[in-house]
Amino acid sequence: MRTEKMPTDIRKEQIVEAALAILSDNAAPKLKMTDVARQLGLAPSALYRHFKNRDAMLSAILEHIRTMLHTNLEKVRQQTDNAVERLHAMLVRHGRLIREQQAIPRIVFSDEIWGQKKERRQRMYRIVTGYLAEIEAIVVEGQAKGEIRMDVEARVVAKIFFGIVQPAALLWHMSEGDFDLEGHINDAWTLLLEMVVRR
Amino acid sequence: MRTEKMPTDIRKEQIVEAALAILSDNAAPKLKMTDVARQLGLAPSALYRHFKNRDAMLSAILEHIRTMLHTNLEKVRQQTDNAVERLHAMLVRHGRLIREQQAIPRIVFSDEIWGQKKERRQRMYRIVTGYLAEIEAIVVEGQAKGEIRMDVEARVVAKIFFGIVQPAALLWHMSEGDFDLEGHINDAWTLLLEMVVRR
DNA sequence: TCCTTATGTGAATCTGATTTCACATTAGCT
DNA sequence: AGCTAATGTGAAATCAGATTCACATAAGGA
Repeated sequence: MRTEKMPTDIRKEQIVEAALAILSDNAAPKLKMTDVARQLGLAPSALYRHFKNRDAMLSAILEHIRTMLHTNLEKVRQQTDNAVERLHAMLVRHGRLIREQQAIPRIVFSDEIWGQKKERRQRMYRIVTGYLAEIEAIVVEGQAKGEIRMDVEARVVAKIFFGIVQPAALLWHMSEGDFDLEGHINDAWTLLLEMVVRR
Repeated sequence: MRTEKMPTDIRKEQIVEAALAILSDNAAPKLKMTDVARQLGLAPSALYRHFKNRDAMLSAILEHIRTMLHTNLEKVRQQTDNAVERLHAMLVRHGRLIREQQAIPRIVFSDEIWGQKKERRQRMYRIVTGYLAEIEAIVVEGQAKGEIRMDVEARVVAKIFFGIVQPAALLWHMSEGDFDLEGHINDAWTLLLEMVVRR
C-alpha cells in the first residue's frame, strides 16, 4: 500500500472521516487508534503527528459531527421557506443520516462521551441543545407566519422531533437494519403534522 | 472492612446491584471489575466465584434491568384500569427511573451493548421491543374499551412514548441533572394526551 | 466437632490498547 | 539541486484492566 505524505490539515480531515467510517461499520465496538490508522494505510504512530492523542482526535470528530448536523439544517432552510415542509425535510434527511452515518448515534451514546471528561459531555450537550434550538427556531418562524399553530410551544415540538429521530436511530441500530426506519418516520410525521398544524 | 462469605445467589444479587449503583454514579465511565469489587469490599478475584467473567456479569445486569422495567409496568397495570391513566403513570414512573437509575440508559447506550457480541445487542433489542410491546398492549386495550381513539396505531403511540422518555434520559444525563425532566414530561404528556384521545 | 466445599484473597499473568522515540523519507521552498 | 521541516515508520515502553491460580478461611452438613 502506497502511503503518501499529506499536509496535516488534509490528513486531519481524512482521519476524522476514517474514524466515522469505522464507527458506521456495525462491526466496530470501540474506536481504536490502530483501526483508524489501518483504514488509511498508516502506522498508528502516524496519527500522533496530527493529533496530540486519542482524545484530541475524538474532539475533532465531535466537531465534525456538529458541522454535519448544522449543514444539514442549512440545506433544509434553503430548500423551502415553509416551516412545516422544513420539519418534514429534516425528518427525512435525518432518516438518511441514520442509515448512512451510524457513527453519529454511536458517538453520542458512547462511553467516550460519558466517560471521564466532564468537559466532553458538556460539549456534546451543547451540540445537541444547539441543534434543538435550531429546530425550535424553525417552529417559531413558522408560528410567526401562521404556518404552525400558536398554542404548542416551539420548545416542545423540537423535543418531540428529537424524540422521533433518536429512538429511531437506536432501534435501527440495535436491530441491525431490521427496524422499519422509514415506516417509523412516516408514522411519526403523520402525528407530528396533526399536532403542529391542526387545532 | 469486614467481608463475610455469602452464598452465591445472594452475592450475585449484590454484585448486580453494586454494578448498577456504580453506573448510576455520574462519575463512572465504564464498568470496571475492580470498582464493582471495591463497592462490595471484595477483591476483584472474588467476583469470579460468582460470574464466569465480566461478560456473564453484564448479562445478569441486563436481566436485572429487564425485570425492573417489567415490574414497573406490572405495578402500573394494577394501579389503574384506564389506559390513558396507565400511560401517564408510566411516564411519571419513568421519570423517576431516569432520576434514580441512571444506570439503565447508561447500559442501554454503552459500548458493552454495541461492542463485539452481536448476541448481546439482540438481547437488548428484545428487551426494548418487549417493553414497547407491553406499552402497545396498554394502548390496544384502551382502544378496545374506547378510551383511546381508534385511528392512531397503537404501535406508533408506543414509539412516541419511547420517544418522550428516551431523549429525556439522554438530555438529563448529559446536562448532569440540569435539564428540566419533569417539565419535559409534562409538556410531552399534554401533547400525547391530545394525540391519543382527541380526534 | 470435624470435613468438605464454597467463598475470598493477593500476587502474578495475560491481553489489548495507547503512546513515545529514534530514525527514515518526502514535500516543498530557495 | 540542496536544505529543512513536516510527515511517516517500527519497535519498544507503558498502562489499564481482566483473568488465573495457589493458598486461606469460614459455613454448614454429617
